[in-house]
Amino acid sequence: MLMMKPPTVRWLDDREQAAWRGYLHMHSLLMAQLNRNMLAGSSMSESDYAVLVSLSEAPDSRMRAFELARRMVWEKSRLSHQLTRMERRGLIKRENCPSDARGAFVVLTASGRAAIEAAAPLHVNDVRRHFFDLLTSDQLDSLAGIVDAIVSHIEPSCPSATECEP
Amino acid sequence: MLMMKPPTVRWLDDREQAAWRGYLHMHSLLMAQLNRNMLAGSSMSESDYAVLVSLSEAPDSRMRAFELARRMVWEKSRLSHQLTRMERRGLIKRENCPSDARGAFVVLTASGRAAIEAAAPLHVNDVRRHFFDLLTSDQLDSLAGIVDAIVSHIEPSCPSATECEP
DNA sequence: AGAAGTTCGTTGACGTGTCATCTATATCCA
DNA sequence: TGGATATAGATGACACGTCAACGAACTTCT
Repeated sequence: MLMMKPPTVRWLDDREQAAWRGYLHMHSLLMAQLNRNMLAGSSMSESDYAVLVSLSEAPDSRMRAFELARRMVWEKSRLSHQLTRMERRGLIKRENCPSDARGAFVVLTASGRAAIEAAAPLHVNDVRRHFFDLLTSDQLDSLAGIVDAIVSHIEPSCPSATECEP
Repeated sequence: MLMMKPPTVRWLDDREQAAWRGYLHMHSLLMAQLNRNMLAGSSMSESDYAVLVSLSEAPDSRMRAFELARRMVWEKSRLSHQLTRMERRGLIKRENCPSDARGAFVVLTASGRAAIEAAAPLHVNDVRRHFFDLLTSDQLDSLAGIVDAIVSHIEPSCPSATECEP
């Protein structure tokens, strides 16, 4: 055997193991639920929704593709595929960027705007029902702390996240 | 339009919105990181790993497919596809069930066991590095509470299917 | 026994995500 | 100026997940 095992492995104790598995379990249940309801209520996926939200918040309902990808922490190819599908359904359209000939603007169409405006209240209610309504204010604070700890650890070393120090 | 908008939508306030987006952001960063490392270290996906973990913990390293699906909260078709791919790579094999002719046992192969034993320490260290090492004991407790609140709300009402309105 | 319904597992179609690769343009620097 | 390099985005191949439909075997009820 050429490969050494790492000399020290601190296995997860019961509490940690339960927490980790619980967390994964929670996430998959929660997302499955939200996705199902979103799909049932508006024939949109969470991904569609996320793109439409970002676009609808942008000035002029338009954004450069790379900017969109950076905001959502998506691979550019993932975004490209997603945009192709959404364009086919008329939710967004692409336009050339005059100042950078490589670039593309992604623009919300009227029907895209209608779609998100119809979906948003349902989705927000759903997030409330399955998430915020179930948590105390303390839990919410604590969650924010957890998120911050994890994100600020991974983010700096991640190439495509927000701002990265060289 | 036939559909009424919900009469009352309590939009998310800033704190809630930040918490929700932060949570989604954290999860995608974390999983991307773990997945990348897992794939780099052992040419396995998280799904492969999850299946192998369950199997390796089962008596005789074998389990009925439906039992596996139930444990992991996977659709049976998802499991079936996954098993097909894993069988092709020699990580598991399927065997007939003598007591129920419809059924199938999923069995860990020697090479499947070798794969998980090689991957586990790396993975555990990774989960530690990017998760547990960053959290205080209080945060861990709090997380457990959050998980419990969410899971126990979704779990009983929706076993695996459609919308569940009161 | 036999019709009706249930459960186990597979399959095919299709939407989605990742990786490697390709193009065209932009930028940097000798 | 021009060659190296970086960046924007698209694409094709393939892994993955979901849904609907299916066959086959088990269960239940009369």
